[in-house]
Amino acid sequence: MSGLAIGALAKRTGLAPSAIRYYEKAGLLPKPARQSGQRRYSSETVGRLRIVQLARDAGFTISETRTFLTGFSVATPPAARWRSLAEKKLAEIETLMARLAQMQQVLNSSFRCKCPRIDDCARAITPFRGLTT
Amino acid sequence: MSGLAIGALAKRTGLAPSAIRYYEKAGLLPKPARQSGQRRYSSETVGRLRIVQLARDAGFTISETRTFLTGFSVATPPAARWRSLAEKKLAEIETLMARLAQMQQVLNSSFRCKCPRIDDCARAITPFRGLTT
DNA sequence: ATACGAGTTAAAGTGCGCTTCAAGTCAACA
DNA sequence: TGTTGACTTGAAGCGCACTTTAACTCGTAT
Repeated sequence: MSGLAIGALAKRTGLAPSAIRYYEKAGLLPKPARQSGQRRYSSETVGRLRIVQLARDAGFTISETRTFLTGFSVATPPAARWRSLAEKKLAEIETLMARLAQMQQVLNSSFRCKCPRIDDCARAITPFRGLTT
Repeated sequence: MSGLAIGALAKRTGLAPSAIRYYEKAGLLPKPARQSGQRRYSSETVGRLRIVQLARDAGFTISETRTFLTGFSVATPPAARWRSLAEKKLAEIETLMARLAQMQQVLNSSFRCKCPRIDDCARAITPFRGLTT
């Protein structure tokens, strides 16, 4: 009666129960109430897990996600600390985007490539490396 | 006299010798000639390793990179097979880009967010999930 | 009473992409 | 001759993000 069991939460979020327990251990989720030993979650947890999924999908590590989350949850948010964190992450995201854009170029240009041997392409591709490093 | 030793190849490519051996085992590099037991590489290998690095940097797995490479190196390239691979990867890249864009939104909107509790933000974020799935 | 389904735990296993280690071989140089 | 230094091998280790396993406890339905 008092909240979601782990299985129900798992279904609502699409996560495995084991993953939810793992997130708890990792400090991404507060320790939930217990009913005769079993975890009971409030529906708010669904929202929190959505953020976790979003961060995960975007390539955040668990520990980055933790900082992300606790950066938010501090009672009187030290806005500056959180800000710089977000800025740092935004910069990382831009780098990643640039890499992806580069890869798109490589893949797209490969459609036009008629080289019979890969090594000729290697030479064609090489110039891009400067951007990557 | 007849080719690069593994250490020399490592220096030219910036890869560790162990990584080069690993790539060989993984089928990304043809088995090189040997001189009294030691691997000897032609300078062409440098180009091939550049492609491997590029693919790696762009997030290709080893086995994707292998397909990528063998897709190229077939004498009469089965262009269609290669094409579909590249298209599949391009689609993956677009998905990833969308996720990153989403994450940027989350981070940017967090600058404006005054929520004392994360779960209110969770609700703000939720609508984005539709794009991600 | 007992069997079932869902939950609990700690610990070990998985897959990726390497690196590190231990023990050995080899050519060259003093 | 012996001692570097670069190479060889298979096997084990690592960090991440989980999953799987084994042995156990619940509340409920039959």
